[in-house]
Amino acid sequence: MKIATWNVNSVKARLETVTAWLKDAAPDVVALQEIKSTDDTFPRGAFEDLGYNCAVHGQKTYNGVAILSKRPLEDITPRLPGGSGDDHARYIEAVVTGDHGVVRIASIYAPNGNPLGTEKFPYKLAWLERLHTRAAEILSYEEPAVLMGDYNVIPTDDDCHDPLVWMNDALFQPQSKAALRRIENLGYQDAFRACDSRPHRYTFWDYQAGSWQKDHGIRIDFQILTPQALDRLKTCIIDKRVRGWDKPSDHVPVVSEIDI
DNA sequence: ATGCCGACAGGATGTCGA
Repeated sequence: MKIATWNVNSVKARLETVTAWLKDAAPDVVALQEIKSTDDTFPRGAFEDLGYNCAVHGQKTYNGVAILSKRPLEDITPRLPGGSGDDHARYIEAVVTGDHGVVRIASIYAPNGNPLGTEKFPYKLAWLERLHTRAAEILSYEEPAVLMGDYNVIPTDDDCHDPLVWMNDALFQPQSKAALRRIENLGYQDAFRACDSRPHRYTFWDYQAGSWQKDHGIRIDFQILTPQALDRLKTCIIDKRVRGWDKPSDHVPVVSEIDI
């Protein structure tokens, strides 16, 4: 099963790009983030025409996540437990059945957390703590699961061009890195890192300052796998071609092949 | 550079992203 995650930075502004990529890459399951669309205005028809079922947790203007799947989506849960009063649409979970069993899928859009010194940074850390709690529950199911999306954390110096540039950014704070590590340390593995140890492989390049042309990117989009999913992982790649297409998102897809 | 680009809501330009 080909499983992908992609922060599309508005599904409506990106519809042609996204459908072109779906036709080219033909993933079985895709987790989308930053759809910037409500459930009502999500362009379901365009994806259904390509053979995808849609589970959407949308919001006007900001955030918004979805899961597209060629197989039926079951047990759809459009929320992360906890966080009373948190109305950001940043999490949706569902279960997909493949030829060799089931896989639990989560589409994750973690808060950015900038600027430091505002309430945004503690919100980010609290949100990642809620994700930690849910990740522990999912791990206890002892089943294949892929928790994927835009974590808004740069895990190591090797995941950016120049660490000094990011020193005062929420994505690179020790607390942010620790929050991601704490989730992984439950027993999850970063699928891309399990397949490719080369440094300076990025999933995001800012629209500004010629970041793409200079390859000044960051790696902040991940698929983290339970042991049962990792056992079946065949490949994981970053599809950076897409950043060079017309009207690109600032993020590119991360794509795994998992034997499910 | 508190910039640079791009999407959004709204109908100008401020907010947000990373």
